[in-house]
Amino acid sequence: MSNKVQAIRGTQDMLGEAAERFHSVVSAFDRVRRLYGFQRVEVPVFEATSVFARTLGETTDVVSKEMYTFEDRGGDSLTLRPEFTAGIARAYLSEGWQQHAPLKVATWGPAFRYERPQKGRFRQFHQLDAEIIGAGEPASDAELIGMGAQLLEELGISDRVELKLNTLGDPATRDAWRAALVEHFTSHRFDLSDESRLRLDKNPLRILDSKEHNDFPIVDCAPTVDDYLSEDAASFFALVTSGLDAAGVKWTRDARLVRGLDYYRHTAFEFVTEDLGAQSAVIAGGRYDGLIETMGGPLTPAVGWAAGVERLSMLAAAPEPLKPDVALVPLGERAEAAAIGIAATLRRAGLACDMAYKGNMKRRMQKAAARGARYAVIIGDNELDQGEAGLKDMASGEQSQVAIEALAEAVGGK
RNA sequence: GCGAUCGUAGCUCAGCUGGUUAGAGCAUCGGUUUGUGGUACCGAGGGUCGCGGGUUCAAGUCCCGUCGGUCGCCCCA
Repeated sequence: MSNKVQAIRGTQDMLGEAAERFHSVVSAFDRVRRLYGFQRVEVPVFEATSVFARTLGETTDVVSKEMYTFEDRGGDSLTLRPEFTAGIARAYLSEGWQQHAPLKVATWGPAFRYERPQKGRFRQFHQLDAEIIGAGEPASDAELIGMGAQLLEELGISDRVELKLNTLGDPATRDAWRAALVEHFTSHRFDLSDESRLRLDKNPLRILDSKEHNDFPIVDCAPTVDDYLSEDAASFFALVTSGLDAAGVKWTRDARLVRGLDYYRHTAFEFVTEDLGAQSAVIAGGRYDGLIETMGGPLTPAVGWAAGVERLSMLAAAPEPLKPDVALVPLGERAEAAAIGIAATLRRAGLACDMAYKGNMKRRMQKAAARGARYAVIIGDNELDQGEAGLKDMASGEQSQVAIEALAEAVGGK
Protein backbone atom coordinates (compact mmCIF):
# COMPACT_ATOMS: atom_id res chain seq x y z
CA MET A 1 0.00 0.00 0.00
CA SER A 2 2.56 2.51 1.12
CA ASN A 3 4.67 2.35 -2.03
CA LYS A 4 1.66 2.63 -4.29
CA VAL A 5 0.69 5.87 -5.93
CA GLN A 6 -1.86 7.73 -3.88
CA ALA A 7 -4.02 10.80 -4.05
CA ILE A 8 -2.85 14.02 -2.43
CA ARG A 9 -4.24 14.49 1.07
CA GLY A 10 -7.56 16.23 1.04
CA THR A 11 -8.35 15.43 -2.58
CA GLN A 12 -11.01 13.00 -3.69
CA ASP A 13 -11.58 10.47 -6.43
CA MET A 14 -15.22 9.85 -7.14
CA LEU A 15 -16.85 6.98 -8.96
CA GLY A 16 -20.43 5.93 -9.48
CA GLU A 17 -22.90 7.21 -6.94
CA ALA A 18 -20.55 9.76 -5.40
CA ALA A 19 -19.79 11.24 -8.80
CA GLU A 20 -23.46 11.25 -9.82
CA ARG A 21 -24.43 12.90 -6.57
CA PHE A 22 -21.77 15.56 -7.08
CA HIS A 23 -22.92 16.27 -10.58
CA SER A 24 -26.58 16.42 -9.72
CA VAL A 25 -25.76 19.33 -7.42
CA VAL A 26 -23.91 21.14 -10.17
CA SER A 27 -26.64 20.60 -12.73
CA ALA A 28 -29.32 21.75 -10.27
CA PHE A 29 -27.29 24.91 -9.76
CA ASP A 30 -27.04 25.41 -13.50
CA ARG A 31 -30.81 25.07 -13.87
CA VAL A 32 -31.64 27.46 -11.05
CA ARG A 33 -29.06 30.05 -12.08
CA ARG A 34 -30.76 30.34 -15.48
CA LEU A 35 -34.13 30.84 -13.83
CA TYR A 36 -32.69 33.84 -12.03
CA GLY A 37 -30.93 35.27 -15.06
CA PHE A 38 -27.36 34.70 -13.90
CA GLN A 39 -25.01 34.29 -16.82
CA ARG A 40 -22.20 31.84 -16.77
CA VAL A 41 -18.64 33.14 -16.39
CA GLU A 42 -15.32 31.37 -16.49
CA VAL A 43 -12.34 32.62 -14.52
CA PRO A 44 -8.88 31.12 -14.00
CA VAL A 45 -8.12 28.59 -11.30
CA PHE A 46 -5.06 30.61 -10.32
CA GLU A 47 -4.31 34.30 -10.00
CA ALA A 48 -1.48 36.54 -8.94
CA THR A 49 -1.10 36.03 -5.19
CA SER A 50 -1.82 39.70 -4.54
CA VAL A 51 -5.37 39.29 -5.88
CA PHE A 52 -6.26 37.12 -2.89
CA ALA A 53 -3.85 38.57 -0.35
CA ARG A 54 -5.19 42.08 -0.69
CA THR A 55 -8.88 41.30 -0.93
CA LEU A 56 -9.12 38.62 1.74
CA GLY A 57 -7.11 40.62 4.25
CA GLU A 58 -3.52 39.83 5.08
CA THR A 59 -4.30 38.64 8.58
CA THR A 60 -7.02 36.15 7.80
CA ASP A 61 -6.18 32.47 8.19
CA VAL A 62 -7.01 31.88 4.55
CA VAL A 63 -4.22 34.19 3.45
CA SER A 64 -1.72 33.63 6.23
CA LYS A 65 -1.66 29.83 6.24
CA GLU A 66 -4.16 28.20 3.92
CA MET A 67 -3.22 29.31 0.42
CA TYR A 68 -1.54 27.13 -2.17
CA THR A 69 1.06 29.62 -3.32
CA PHE A 70 3.97 28.92 -5.63
CA GLU A 71 6.40 30.68 -7.93
CA ASP A 72 6.14 30.14 -11.65
CA ARG A 73 9.22 29.87 -13.85
CA GLY A 74 9.27 33.60 -14.36
CA GLY A 75 9.46 34.18 -10.61
CA ASP A 76 5.92 35.51 -10.21
CA SER A 77 4.00 34.49 -7.12
CA LEU A 78 0.80 32.68 -8.07
CA THR A 79 -1.95 31.20 -5.92
CA LEU A 80 -4.56 28.54 -6.52
CA ARG A 81 -7.86 30.22 -5.81
CA PRO A 82 -9.12 29.66 -2.25
CA GLU A 83 -12.49 31.11 -3.32
CA PHE A 84 -14.13 32.72 -6.33
CA THR A 85 -15.06 36.25 -5.41
CA ALA A 86 -11.62 37.84 -5.65
CA GLY A 87 -10.95 36.39 -9.09
CA ILE A 88 -14.33 37.47 -10.43
CA ALA A 89 -13.81 40.96 -9.06
CA ARG A 90 -10.40 41.07 -10.72
CA ALA A 91 -11.96 40.01 -14.04
CA TYR A 92 -14.66 42.64 -13.61
CA LEU A 93 -11.94 45.28 -13.52
CA SER A 94 -9.40 43.90 -15.97
CA GLU A 95 -11.95 42.90 -18.62
CA GLY A 96 -13.96 46.09 -18.42
CA TRP A 97 -17.13 44.34 -17.32
CA GLN A 98 -18.27 47.56 -15.68
CA GLN A 99 -20.02 48.30 -18.97
CA HIS A 100 -22.41 45.41 -18.27
CA ALA A 101 -23.26 46.43 -14.74
CA PRO A 102 -25.31 45.45 -12.95
CA LEU A 103 -23.86 42.05 -13.72
CA LYS A 104 -25.34 38.80 -12.49
CA VAL A 105 -22.87 35.98 -12.92
CA ALA A 106 -22.51 32.37 -11.80
CA THR A 107 -19.73 29.85 -11.98
CA TRP A 108 -18.51 26.71 -10.29
CA GLY A 109 -15.33 24.71 -10.03
CA PRO A 110 -12.48 23.65 -7.76
CA ALA A 111 -10.97 25.81 -5.04
CA PHE A 112 -7.99 25.04 -2.84
CA ARG A 113 -7.16 25.53 0.78
CA TYR A 114 -4.29 23.98 2.75
CA GLU A 115 -6.20 22.67 5.76
CA ARG A 116 -6.49 19.44 7.69
CA PRO A 117 -9.26 17.52 5.96
CA GLN A 118 -12.30 16.42 7.92
CA LYS A 119 -15.95 15.76 7.27
CA GLY A 120 -17.17 18.19 4.61
CA ARG A 121 -13.76 19.84 4.30
CA PHE A 122 -11.11 19.16 1.69
CA ARG A 123 -7.95 20.68 0.27
CA GLN A 124 -9.38 20.61 -3.19
CA PHE A 125 -13.05 21.26 -2.83
CA HIS A 126 -15.68 22.62 -5.17
CA GLN A 127 -17.85 25.65 -4.93
CA LEU A 128 -20.88 26.99 -6.64
CA ASP A 129 -20.65 30.75 -6.85
CA ALA A 130 -23.10 33.52 -7.64
CA GLU A 131 -22.42 37.25 -7.65
CA ILE A 132 -24.33 40.43 -8.44
CA ILE A 133 -21.85 43.19 -9.15
CA GLY A 134 -22.77 46.81 -9.53
CA ALA A 135 -26.11 46.73 -7.79
CA GLY A 136 -26.47 48.38 -4.41
CA GLU A 137 -30.20 47.87 -4.05
CA PRO A 138 -31.48 45.57 -1.31
CA ALA A 139 -33.64 43.83 -3.89
CA SER A 140 -30.47 42.27 -5.27
CA ASP A 141 -29.63 40.81 -1.86
CA ALA A 142 -33.08 39.28 -1.66
CA GLU A 143 -32.91 37.87 -5.17
CA LEU A 144 -29.49 36.35 -4.61
CA ILE A 145 -30.49 34.75 -1.33
CA GLY A 146 -33.71 33.54 -2.89
CA MET A 147 -31.73 31.75 -5.55
CA GLY A 148 -29.82 29.88 -2.87
CA ALA A 149 -33.08 28.92 -1.19
CA GLN A 150 -34.49 27.59 -4.45
CA LEU A 151 -31.35 25.57 -5.09
CA LEU A 152 -31.82 23.87 -1.73
CA GLU A 153 -35.44 23.20 -2.59
CA GLU A 154 -34.50 21.62 -5.90
CA LEU A 155 -32.03 19.42 -4.10
CA GLY A 156 -34.74 18.37 -1.69
CA ILE A 157 -32.87 19.47 1.41
CA SER A 158 -34.64 22.68 2.47
CA ASP A 159 -36.00 20.99 5.57
CA ARG A 160 -32.50 20.20 6.79
CA VAL A 161 -31.07 23.65 6.17
CA GLU A 162 -31.89 26.93 7.86
CA LEU A 163 -31.19 30.46 6.62
CA LYS A 164 -29.50 32.68 9.19
CA LEU A 165 -29.43 36.35 8.42
CA ASN A 166 -27.76 39.39 9.88
CA THR A 167 -26.62 42.84 8.93
CA LEU A 168 -23.24 44.36 9.60
CA GLY A 169 -24.55 47.78 8.65
CA ASP A 170 -22.82 50.41 6.58
CA PRO A 171 -19.17 51.32 7.25
CA ALA A 172 -20.10 53.85 9.94
CA THR A 173 -22.30 51.28 11.68
CA ARG A 174 -19.74 48.56 11.44
CA ASP A 175 -16.92 50.73 12.77
CA ALA A 176 -18.98 51.99 15.70
CA TRP A 177 -20.19 48.51 16.57
CA ARG A 178 -16.74 47.07 16.30
CA ALA A 179 -15.32 49.76 18.59
CA ALA A 180 -18.06 49.05 21.12
CA LEU A 181 -17.34 45.33 20.97
CA VAL A 182 -13.63 45.85 21.50
CA GLU A 183 -14.38 48.04 24.49
CA HIS A 184 -16.81 45.49 25.90
CA PHE A 185 -14.53 42.49 25.45
CA THR A 186 -11.48 44.36 26.64
CA SER A 187 -13.22 45.13 29.89
CA HIS A 188 -13.89 41.38 30.31
CA ARG A 189 -10.53 40.45 28.91
CA PHE A 190 -9.46 38.23 31.79
CA ASP A 191 -12.68 36.23 31.80
CA LEU A 192 -12.43 35.36 28.12
CA SER A 193 -11.10 32.06 26.82
CA ASP A 194 -7.58 32.01 25.43
CA GLU A 195 -8.91 31.71 21.91
CA SER A 196 -11.15 34.69 22.27
CA ARG A 197 -8.43 36.78 23.83
CA LEU A 198 -6.39 36.20 20.68
CA ARG A 199 -9.37 37.14 18.56
CA LEU A 200 -9.69 40.37 20.46
CA ASP A 201 -6.62 41.63 18.66
CA LYS A 202 -7.06 39.88 15.34
CA ASN A 203 -10.78 39.73 14.69
CA PRO A 204 -12.96 40.87 17.61
CA LEU A 205 -16.22 40.25 15.75
CA ARG A 206 -15.45 36.55 15.74
CA ILE A 207 -15.67 36.37 19.51
CA LEU A 208 -19.42 36.54 19.00
CA ASP A 209 -19.54 32.97 17.70
CA SER A 210 -17.15 31.51 20.23
CA LYS A 211 -17.89 27.91 21.15
CA GLU A 212 -16.37 28.25 24.62
CA HIS A 213 -19.07 28.01 27.26
CA ASN A 214 -17.17 30.36 29.52
CA ASP A 215 -17.48 33.07 26.89
CA PHE A 216 -21.25 32.79 26.62
CA PRO A 217 -22.21 35.17 29.42
CA ILE A 218 -19.81 37.80 28.09
CA VAL A 219 -21.06 37.36 24.55
CA ASP A 220 -24.67 37.47 25.66
CA CYS A 221 -24.32 40.92 27.16
CA ALA A 222 -22.18 42.27 24.32
CA PRO A 223 -23.57 45.22 22.37
CA THR A 224 -25.49 44.19 19.26
CA VAL A 225 -25.30 45.77 15.87
CA ASP A 226 -28.85 47.02 16.26
CA ASP A 227 -27.64 49.49 18.86
CA TYR A 228 -25.42 51.16 16.28
CA LEU A 229 -27.45 50.71 13.11
CA SER A 230 -27.72 53.97 11.18
CA GLU A 231 -31.07 54.92 9.75
CA ASP A 232 -29.94 54.03 6.24
CA ALA A 233 -28.52 50.69 7.29
CA ALA A 234 -31.67 49.83 9.22
CA SER A 235 -33.95 50.60 6.30
CA PHE A 236 -31.67 48.68 3.94
CA PHE A 237 -31.94 45.61 6.14
CA ALA A 238 -35.70 46.04 6.41
CA LEU A 239 -35.98 46.00 2.63
CA VAL A 240 -33.89 42.85 2.38
CA THR A 241 -36.03 41.00 4.90
CA SER A 242 -39.29 42.19 3.38
CA GLY A 243 -38.00 41.05 -0.01
CA LEU A 244 -37.30 37.62 1.38
CA ASP A 245 -40.73 37.50 2.97
CA ALA A 246 -42.33 38.46 -0.32
CA ALA A 247 -40.42 35.66 -2.07
CA GLY A 248 -41.53 33.18 0.56
CA VAL A 249 -37.99 32.57 1.81
CA LYS A 250 -37.87 31.58 5.48
CA TRP A 251 -35.12 33.14 7.54
CA THR A 252 -34.10 33.68 11.14
CA ARG A 253 -32.20 36.61 12.53
CA ASP A 254 -28.85 35.78 14.02
CA ALA A 255 -27.39 38.93 15.50
CA ARG A 256 -24.12 37.13 16.18
CA LEU A 257 -23.55 36.08 12.60
CA VAL A 258 -20.44 37.87 11.34
CA ARG A 259 -18.06 37.44 8.44
CA GLY A 260 -14.46 36.46 8.79
CA LEU A 261 -13.47 38.44 5.73
CA ASP A 262 -12.89 42.17 5.95
CA TYR A 263 -14.83 43.55 3.03
CA TYR A 264 -18.37 42.61 4.00
CA ARG A 265 -21.02 45.29 4.56
CA HIS A 266 -24.72 45.14 5.31
CA THR A 267 -26.17 41.72 4.59
CA ALA A 268 -24.46 38.59 5.91
CA PHE A 269 -26.10 35.20 5.69
CA GLU A 270 -25.49 31.49 5.94
CA PHE A 271 -27.59 28.50 5.09
CA VAL A 272 -26.65 26.09 7.87
CA THR A 273 -27.29 22.45 8.71
CA GLU A 274 -26.66 20.25 11.71
CA ASP A 275 -26.03 17.16 9.61
CA LEU A 276 -22.44 17.76 8.56
CA GLY A 277 -20.47 17.26 11.76
CA ALA A 278 -18.35 20.26 12.66
CA GLN A 279 -19.17 22.01 9.42
CA SER A 280 -22.46 23.86 9.41
CA ALA A 281 -22.51 26.23 6.44
CA VAL A 282 -23.57 24.89 3.06
CA ILE A 283 -24.10 28.28 1.42
CA ALA A 284 -22.61 31.48 2.78
CA GLY A 285 -22.29 34.99 1.51
CA GLY A 286 -23.08 38.61 1.91
CA ARG A 287 -22.63 42.08 0.59
CA TYR A 288 -19.07 43.20 -0.11
CA ASP A 289 -19.39 46.76 -1.31
CA GLY A 290 -15.82 47.56 -0.30
CA LEU A 291 -14.00 44.83 -2.19
CA ILE A 292 -13.58 46.23 -5.67
CA GLU A 293 -12.41 49.54 -4.33
CA THR A 294 -9.68 47.82 -2.34
CA MET A 295 -8.54 46.25 -5.61
CA GLY A 296 -8.03 49.70 -7.05
CA GLY A 297 -11.36 49.98 -8.85
CA PRO A 298 -14.21 52.41 -8.38
CA LEU A 299 -16.55 52.02 -5.43
CA THR A 300 -18.78 49.19 -6.62
CA PRO A 301 -21.58 47.65 -4.62
CA ALA A 302 -21.77 43.87 -4.88
CA VAL A 303 -23.30 40.88 -3.19
CA GLY A 304 -22.62 37.19 -3.61
CA TRP A 305 -22.49 33.73 -2.15
CA ALA A 306 -20.56 30.52 -2.42
CA ALA A 307 -21.79 27.00 -1.76
CA GLY A 308 -19.83 23.84 -1.07
CA VAL A 309 -20.61 21.21 -3.68
CA GLU A 310 -19.36 18.36 -1.50
CA ARG A 311 -21.38 19.58 1.46
CA LEU A 312 -24.54 19.88 -0.58
CA SER A 313 -24.05 16.52 -2.22
CA MET A 314 -23.58 14.85 1.14
CA LEU A 315 -27.02 16.11 2.14
CA ALA A 316 -28.81 15.51 -1.14
CA ALA A 317 -30.43 12.22 -2.06
CA ALA A 318 -28.58 10.04 -4.52
CA PRO A 319 -29.90 10.47 -8.06
CA GLU A 320 -31.22 7.51 -10.01
CA PRO A 321 -28.29 5.53 -11.38
CA LEU A 322 -27.83 5.61 -15.14
CA LYS A 323 -29.45 2.61 -16.75
CA PRO A 324 -29.14 1.79 -20.43
CA ASP A 325 -32.31 1.27 -22.44
CA VAL A 326 -30.72 -1.59 -24.30
CA ALA A 327 -27.88 -4.05 -23.75
CA LEU A 328 -26.70 -5.87 -26.85
CA VAL A 329 -25.88 -9.55 -26.55
CA PRO A 330 -24.14 -10.77 -29.71
CA LEU A 331 -23.17 -14.40 -30.17
CA GLY A 332 -20.17 -15.06 -32.34
CA GLU A 333 -17.86 -12.87 -34.38
CA ARG A 334 -20.35 -12.12 -37.14
CA ALA A 335 -22.91 -10.95 -34.62
CA GLU A 336 -20.36 -8.87 -32.74
CA ALA A 337 -19.52 -7.00 -35.92
CA ALA A 338 -23.19 -6.46 -36.71
CA ALA A 339 -23.91 -5.36 -33.13
CA ILE A 340 -21.56 -2.42 -33.44
CA GLY A 341 -23.71 -1.09 -36.27
CA ILE A 342 -26.94 -1.81 -34.45
CA ALA A 343 -25.67 -0.03 -31.35
CA ALA A 344 -24.77 3.03 -33.38
CA THR A 345 -28.24 3.11 -34.96
CA LEU A 346 -29.97 2.81 -31.60
CA ARG A 347 -27.81 5.53 -30.07
CA ARG A 348 -28.58 7.89 -32.94
CA ALA A 349 -32.22 7.23 -32.18
CA GLY A 350 -31.57 8.59 -28.69
CA LEU A 351 -31.44 5.27 -26.89
CA ALA A 352 -28.80 4.58 -24.26
CA CYS A 353 -27.15 1.42 -25.43
CA ASP A 354 -24.41 -0.71 -23.93
CA MET A 355 -22.53 -3.78 -24.97
CA ALA A 356 -20.00 -5.89 -23.11
CA TYR A 357 -16.66 -6.23 -24.89
CA LYS A 358 -16.32 -9.95 -24.31
CA GLY A 359 -17.82 -13.01 -22.68
CA ASN A 360 -20.16 -15.82 -23.53
CA MET A 361 -23.90 -15.37 -23.62
CA LYS A 362 -24.43 -16.06 -19.97
CA ARG A 363 -21.75 -13.57 -19.00
CA ARG A 364 -23.18 -10.92 -21.27
CA MET A 365 -26.68 -11.48 -19.94
CA GLN A 366 -25.35 -11.10 -16.41
CA LYS A 367 -23.67 -7.84 -17.39
CA ALA A 368 -26.90 -6.62 -18.97
CA ALA A 369 -28.79 -7.38 -15.77
CA ALA A 370 -26.10 -5.82 -13.61
CA ARG A 371 -26.21 -2.61 -15.63
CA GLY A 372 -29.97 -2.48 -15.19
CA ALA A 373 -30.78 -2.54 -18.90
CA ARG A 374 -34.48 -2.46 -19.75
CA TYR A 375 -34.05 -4.69 -22.76
CA ALA A 376 -31.52 -7.22 -23.96
CA VAL A 377 -31.13 -7.52 -27.72
CA ILE A 378 -29.89 -10.98 -28.63
CA ILE A 379 -28.25 -11.48 -32.00
CA GLY A 380 -26.82 -14.73 -33.29
CA ASP A 381 -26.26 -16.25 -36.70
CA ASN A 382 -29.89 -17.39 -36.96
CA GLU A 383 -31.18 -13.91 -36.25
CA LEU A 384 -28.76 -12.27 -38.65
CA ASP A 385 -29.82 -14.57 -41.48
CA GLN A 386 -33.42 -13.59 -40.93
CA GLY A 387 -32.74 -9.91 -40.30
CA GLU A 388 -34.20 -10.17 -36.83
CA ALA A 389 -33.06 -9.96 -33.24
CA GLY A 390 -34.34 -11.41 -30.00
CA LEU A 391 -35.78 -8.63 -27.86
CA LYS A 392 -36.03 -9.57 -24.22
CA ASP A 393 -37.77 -7.45 -21.61
CA MET A 394 -35.43 -7.82 -18.64
CA ALA A 395 -38.09 -7.11 -16.04
CA SER A 396 -40.77 -9.50 -17.25
CA GLY A 397 -38.51 -12.00 -18.96
CA GLU A 398 -40.72 -11.97 -22.08
CA GLN A 399 -38.90 -12.32 -25.35
CA SER A 400 -39.95 -11.81 -28.95
CA GLN A 401 -38.40 -11.62 -32.38
CA VAL A 402 -38.20 -8.15 -33.90
CA ALA A 403 -36.87 -7.01 -37.28
CA ILE A 404 -33.48 -5.34 -36.77
CA GLU A 405 -34.64 -2.19 -38.61
CA ALA A 406 -37.58 -1.92 -36.24
CA LEU A 407 -35.58 -2.28 -33.02
CA ALA A 408 -35.33 1.41 -32.21
CA GLU A 409 -39.05 1.88 -32.59
CA ALA A 410 -39.81 -1.27 -30.60
CA VAL A 411 -37.92 -0.02 -27.55
CA GLY A 412 -39.27 3.50 -27.77
CA GLY A 413 -36.60 5.42 -29.66
CA LYS A 414 -37.33 8.37 -31.89
C1' G B 1 -0.33 24.07 13.42
C1' C B 2 -2.73 21.06 17.77
C1' G B 3 -5.67 16.70 19.69
C1' A B 4 -8.23 11.85 19.49
C1' U B 5 -8.81 7.40 16.89
C1' C B 6 -7.93 3.77 13.22
C1' G B 7 -4.60 1.15 9.31
C1' U B 8 -5.40 -7.22 7.97
C1' A B 9 -7.22 -9.62 0.21
C1' G B 10 -10.18 -4.93 -4.96
C1' C B 11 -14.35 -3.64 -0.93
C1' U B 12 -16.55 -4.50 4.27
C1' C B 13 -14.50 -6.85 8.23
C1' A B 14 -12.98 -11.45 11.82
C1' G B 15 -8.35 -12.97 14.02
C1' C B 16 -9.62 -14.23 22.11
C1' U B 17 -5.14 -12.43 27.20
C1' G B 18 1.59 -12.74 21.42
C1' G B 19 2.12 -19.49 19.81
C1' U B 20 2.04 -24.16 13.99
C1' U B 21 0.76 -23.18 6.46
C1' A B 22 -3.67 -15.38 8.29
C1' G B 23 -9.89 -16.38 7.61
C1' A B 24 -15.16 -14.92 6.00
C1' G B 25 -18.75 -12.27 3.03
C1' C B 26 -19.07 -9.36 -1.33
C1' A B 27 -16.55 -8.49 -5.97
C1' U B 28 -13.49 -10.79 -10.03
C1' C B 29 -12.44 -15.14 -13.11
C1' G B 30 -13.74 -20.31 -14.48
C1' G B 31 -17.20 -24.47 -14.35
C1' U B 32 -22.25 -27.10 -13.55
C1' U B 33 -25.57 -25.21 -18.56
C1' U B 34 -20.34 -24.82 -26.09
C1' G B 35 -27.63 -19.62 -27.32
C1' U B 36 -30.62 -16.76 -22.05
C1' G B 37 -29.70 -12.68 -16.71
C1' G B 38 -31.74 -10.96 -12.06
C1' U B 39 -32.01 -16.80 -7.81
C1' A B 40 -28.54 -22.17 -6.79
C1' C B 41 -24.08 -25.29 -6.52
C1' C B 42 -18.59 -26.30 -7.27
C1' G B 43 -13.82 -24.23 -7.87
C1' A B 44 -9.75 -20.61 -8.68
C1' G B 45 -6.78 -16.31 -8.39
C1' G B 46 -5.65 -12.41 -5.00
C1' G B 47 -2.48 -10.49 1.41
C1' U B 48 5.85 -8.21 2.17
C1' C B 49 -1.01 -7.99 8.07
C1' G B 50 0.66 0.66 5.87
C1' C B 51 6.17 1.28 6.42
C1' G B 52 10.72 1.19 9.64
C1' G B 53 12.91 -0.13 14.14
C1' G B 54 12.60 -2.51 19.05
C1' U B 55 11.03 -6.27 23.01
C1' U B 56 10.58 -11.83 22.79
C1' C B 57 12.37 -18.59 21.82
C1' A B 58 8.04 -16.60 18.98
C1' A B 59 4.72 -10.23 16.83
C1' G B 60 -1.15 -9.25 12.58
C1' U B 61 -1.32 -9.15 18.12
C1' C B 62 3.19 -5.50 22.83
C1' C B 63 6.54 -0.69 22.60
C1' C B 64 8.67 3.59 19.74
C1' G B 65 8.87 6.27 15.31
C1' U B 66 6.89 7.40 10.57
C1' C B 67 3.24 7.67 6.63
C1' G B 68 -1.89 7.52 5.53
C1' G B 69 -7.36 7.54 6.61
C1' U B 70 -11.27 9.33 9.81
C1' C B 71 -13.19 12.75 13.41
C1' G B 72 -12.50 17.20 16.27
C1' C B 73 -9.87 22.34 17.58
C1' C B 74 -8.47 26.80 14.84
C1' C B 75 -10.70 28.69 10.52
C1' C B 76 -13.99 28.10 6.82
C1' A B 77 -17.86 26.31 1.50
